[in-house]
Amino acid sequence: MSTAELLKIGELSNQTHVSIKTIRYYESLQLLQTNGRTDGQFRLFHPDAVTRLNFIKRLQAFGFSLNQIKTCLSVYDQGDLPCHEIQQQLIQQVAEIENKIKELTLLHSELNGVLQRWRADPMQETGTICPNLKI
Amino acid sequence: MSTAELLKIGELSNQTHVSIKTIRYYESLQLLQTNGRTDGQFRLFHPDAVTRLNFIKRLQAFGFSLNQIKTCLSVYDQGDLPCHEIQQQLIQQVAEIENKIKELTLLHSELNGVLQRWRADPMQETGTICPNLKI
DNA sequence: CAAACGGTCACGTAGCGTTACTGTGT
DNA sequence: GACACAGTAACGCTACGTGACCGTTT
Repeated sequence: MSTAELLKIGELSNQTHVSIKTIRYYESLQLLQTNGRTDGQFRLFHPDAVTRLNFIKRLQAFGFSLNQIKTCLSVYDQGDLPCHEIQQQLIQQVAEIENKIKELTLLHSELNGVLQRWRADPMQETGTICPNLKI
Repeated sequence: MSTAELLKIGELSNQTHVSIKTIRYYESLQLLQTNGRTDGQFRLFHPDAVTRLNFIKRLQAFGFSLNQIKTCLSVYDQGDLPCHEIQQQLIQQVAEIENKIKELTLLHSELNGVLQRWRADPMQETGTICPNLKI
């Protein structure tokens, strides 16, 4: 493993389509580690960081929070496969998505109901802000 | 209109079930106005503030942002009925909810697919964080 | 003395925008 | 040395509050 393999933040950004800002932010959250710095204090990353960022993006697309992702990466960093952890989070995620869909569906029909009863020009009533909402 | 009608923040909070902190926050956003202060600098609110907070809560339950609500209240404060404004925002809101439901439904089936293909004990592969995700 | 009120700061999510400064390469 | 470009740290901003802390009024 030669030093020539190491990536500067801009190179890592290009290879992963993750912005420099975001990479630095992830480093501050300890989702990502640098592999030292150049003489001029530029961060250097091991090429594995590309895989790591792709992993983060994948779990984010699943709706995982950075904290959940950090938990999964911690398991991996202890030398274990994070598969079980990820599976558990996925199961929970599916349940949460089902709940959100239910909530949104309910809200959707409520809003449609309100809109269908909407009157364009109601009489102004004192002490009421919007007569259509009776408030 | 006597001064005796005016409400202190705690009374307003009790009547609306909106926390004191939140009321102060809304005042700072100019969603709500005080009607002067006591000699000891305690905020005083007109009883109409109760209606106003109920209105805010109702629109929030519809999924409106405080900024959207502020726009509606501005119309009202200029002496017009905010019904048209609210209707337009509602129509937009319904469209956004439909989009979110679509996205969540898609995500839901993707996650279910991933979970169905999940293998409890995959072989550890070098350069891969989670073999089940092939990353 | 205690409850209610006041103000200010900081936190949480997941970053983006901006400034001001320094380092790198030609 | 001059110049453009790339990197650095540090601050503020987004939305919607909540919690902590400490001082003042009733």
